[in-house]
Amino acid sequence: MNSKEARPHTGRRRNEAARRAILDAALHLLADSDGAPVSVETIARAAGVGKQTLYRWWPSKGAVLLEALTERAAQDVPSPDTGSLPGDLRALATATFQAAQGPPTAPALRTLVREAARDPHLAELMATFTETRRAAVRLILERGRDRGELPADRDIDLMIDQFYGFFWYRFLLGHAPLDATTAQDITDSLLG
Amino acid sequence: MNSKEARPHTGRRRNEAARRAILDAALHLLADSDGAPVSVETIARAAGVGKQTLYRWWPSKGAVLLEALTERAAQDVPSPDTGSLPGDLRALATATFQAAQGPPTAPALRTLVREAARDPHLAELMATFTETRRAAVRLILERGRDRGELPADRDIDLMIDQFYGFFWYRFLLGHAPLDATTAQDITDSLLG
Amino acid sequence: MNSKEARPHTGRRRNEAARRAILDAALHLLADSDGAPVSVETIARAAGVGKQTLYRWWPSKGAVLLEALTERAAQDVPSPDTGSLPGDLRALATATFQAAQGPPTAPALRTLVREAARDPHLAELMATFTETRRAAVRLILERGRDRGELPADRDIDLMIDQFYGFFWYRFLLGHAPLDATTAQDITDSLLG
Amino acid sequence: MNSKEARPHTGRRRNEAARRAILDAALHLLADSDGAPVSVETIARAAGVGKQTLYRWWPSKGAVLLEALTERAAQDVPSPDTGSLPGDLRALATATFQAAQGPPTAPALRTLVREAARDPHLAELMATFTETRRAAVRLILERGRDRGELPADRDIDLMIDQFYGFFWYRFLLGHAPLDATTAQDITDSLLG
DNA sequence: ATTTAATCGAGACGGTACGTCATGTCTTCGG
DNA sequence: CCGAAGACATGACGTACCGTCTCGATTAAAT
Repeated sequence: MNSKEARPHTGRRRNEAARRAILDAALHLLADSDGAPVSVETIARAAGVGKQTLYRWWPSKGAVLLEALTERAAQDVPSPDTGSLPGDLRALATATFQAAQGPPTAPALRTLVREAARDPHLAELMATFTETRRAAVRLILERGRDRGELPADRDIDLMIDQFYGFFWYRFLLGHAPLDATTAQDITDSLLG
Repeated sequence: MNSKEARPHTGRRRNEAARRAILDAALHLLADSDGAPVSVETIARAAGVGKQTLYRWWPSKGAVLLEALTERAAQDVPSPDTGSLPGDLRALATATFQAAQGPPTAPALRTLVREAARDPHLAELMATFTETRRAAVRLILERGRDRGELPADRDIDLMIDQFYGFFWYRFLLGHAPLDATTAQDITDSLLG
Repeated sequence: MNSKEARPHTGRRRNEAARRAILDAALHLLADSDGAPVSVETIARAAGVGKQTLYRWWPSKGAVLLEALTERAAQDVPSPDTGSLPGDLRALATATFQAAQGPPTAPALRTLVREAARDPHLAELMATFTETRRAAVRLILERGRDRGELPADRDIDLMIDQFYGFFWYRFLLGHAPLDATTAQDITDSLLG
Repeated sequence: MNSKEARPHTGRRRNEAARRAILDAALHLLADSDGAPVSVETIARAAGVGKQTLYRWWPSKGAVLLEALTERAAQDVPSPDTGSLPGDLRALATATFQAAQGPPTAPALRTLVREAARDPHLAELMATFTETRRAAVRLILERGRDRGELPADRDIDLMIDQFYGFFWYRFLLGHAPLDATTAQDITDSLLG
C-alpha cells in the first residue's frame, strides 16, 4: 500500500569508507591546521574524495567538521553514572576538561569555533551540538534531583548554562586552568 | 593660502567625516547583517570610502568593528555600588544583560565576538576589553568579601568566570533569556 | 570454433524503447537548446534512462547525436537526375539548403558539428557522412563533364569543396540566406 | 557640463603587461594544447595572473582566445594591394592559407573552433572575427569591380562566402591541400 | 521450472573546470 | 600628502558534467 516503502532503494549505496575518510580527514586537518581555516578542497583531497561527495551528504563544510567533532566528543566524554550527583557531575567535568585539553580535540574545537565565526550556518549547527551536550548535564542533574540530592526548586537550566558557560569561557580565553581540581571546584560551587 | 595658524603638519589631514562614516557604516551593517559576515568591501562601499582608507587607519576589519562598538558601549555598564554584594552583583548583571540585548548592540556584539575568533589582533583588543569587565566584577566581589558577605575561602576567579561565562554562553547561543529575572537568579545561584 | 556463434545470446535483450527514447530526447534537446551544449546527463534524464544505458550502446555523446540526426536526415537529400548539370546541381543545392533549414534539423545539425569538433570519434563519423555527400556532388559533376557540360580540365574536387564549403560556411555562421535564389546563384557561379 | 566627462578616470589603471601576458599565454597554450581544451585556470596561471583579472576584461574564455588570435591574424594576413584584382585575391589567399598552416596559428585556430563548439558566446565572437576577415575580401573585390575587373552584377557576398567557405572547409577537414597552387586555383575559379 | 546472465533505471563515486566572491596590497588621480 | 576608486594576485566557494562503478529489479534464453 505504501509505495514509499515499496521502493527500498535504488542506485549505488553510500560508500561508508568515504564517509569515514572524510570525517577522519576533517578532524585531522582541524587539529593540525593551527587555527587556520580548513577548506572543503583540502578535506576532500585529504580524504581522497571528490568535493561533490562532501556536498552530497553534508549541507556545508561546517556540518562535516561538526559531525567529526561530535563523534569524537561522544566517545571522549561518555555520560557517567556513578550513583551520586556530585560524582556524576565531577566525572563529566573532568572528562570534558580533559578532552578539551589534548589534541586532536582542543585545536579542532577552537578552529571550529573560529569557523563558526564566519559561517552562520555552522553557528546554528554549533547550537545543536551544544544542546546535545547540555542534555547530558541535564540528565545528570535531573537524576540527582529525583534522588533528592538537589532541591526540587533549583533552576536546572541555569545550572547547566553556568556549567558550560564556565567551561567555554575558560577554554576559549585560556586565562585559567581547566584541570581536575577545577572540575572539583566547579562541581562544588554549583552543588554546594 | 592656508588661513589656519601654525600647523606643524603638512599635507591633507585625516578626514574626520570619513572616520565617522566608516564607524557608522560598520555599526549599521553589524546590526543589520544578522550574523552574516561583514566584509571590508561592504563597509567601505556603505561608507562611500576606499578600502585603503580603512586599512590605513585600522590594522584589521575587527579593529574597526571594535572601535565602532566600544565607542557606543563605553558608558552602558557602569560599576554599581548599592552597598550590598547581592545588590551590586544583581545591578551589574541587569545592566550587562540589558545593554547586550537591544539593537544595534546585540547583533553587533555577536558579530564582533565572531570576528575576534579569527583575528588575533582583535582578540587581543577583546581580551583587554573583557579584562576590564572582569575587574568590575572582581571589585564587587572583593568588596563584598571584605564586608563579610562572602566566605573568605570562596574562589573569586571561579565566580567571575561563572558569571561572565554564563552571560556569554547565553548571549551567544541565545537559547534562553537574559532578563531581569535571570539576573536575580544568577546572582542568587552564585552567592547562595 | 567461434564461441560467439556457439552461444547465440543469454540474458535480457536490448530495450528498443530505451533506444528510441534516447534518440528522440537527444534530437529534441538538440533542437531546443539553441546552440547550448547538450549534456549526457540531460539526455539521459529527458529520456528517462540511466547514463550507463547511454554509454553501453554509444561510445560518446556525439555518436548518439549523430545517430539521432542521420536517422532523420538520411532520405532528405536524394541524388537528383534532371538530365542537365545546372539542373542537377541546382536541385541538389535547393534540397540541401532546405533540408538544413527547418527545425529540428538546423539547430541539431549545428550542435552536432560543434560536438564533432571536440570528439574525434564523432568527427570520423561526420567525415564518412560528408564524404557520402561529396560523392553525390562528384557524381553530378562528372556526369555533366562526360556530357560535355563542363570543360574537361575543371578541377572537380575544387568545385565540390567550393560547393560544400559555401554551404557549411553560411549554414554555421548564419549571416546570409540559404534559399532557392541562393541555390540558383551558387550553381551559376560554379558553372558560369 | 557632462559629468561623465568630468571624471576622466579614477583608481588604478589597467595593467597592460597583464593583458599582454594573458594574450600571449592564451595563444601559446592554444597552440601547444594539441586540440585539448584550454582552461581559464591554465591561462591565468601561465600568465601569472588571477582569474578575476581575466574575467574583468573579457566576458568569457573564448573572448580571450579570440582576441589573441585576431591580433595574430591581423599581423599574419595583411590586406594586399597589388594593383590588380587577381593579384590581390591570390595574395590574400596565399597569405591566409600559409598562416593557417604553421604553428602557432593552425592548432590555435583549430582549438578555437573546437571551443566555439561548446560556447555559444564564443561562437558569436567567431562570427565577428569572420566578419572582419570577410571585410578584407570585400574590399579587394569592390576595388576590383570599381576598376572594371569584375562585372558590376556579380554578387560579391556570394563570392566572399565561396572563398572563405572553401578555406574553412578544407582547413577543418584537412582532406586536401591549401597551398600556393590551390590559392591560384581558387582565385581563377572565382574570377574566371 | 530453474538457473544464468545481460539488461534496465537510479544514483554514488573521483575528478576537472567553471564563474563568483572576499582579502589585503598596489597604483592613479583630484583635491 | 590624503582620500576615492579600483586593478591586482590569491585562493575558497558551491555547481555542473564527465565517465565509471555499484545497486536491486527485470527479462529472456539455456538448462
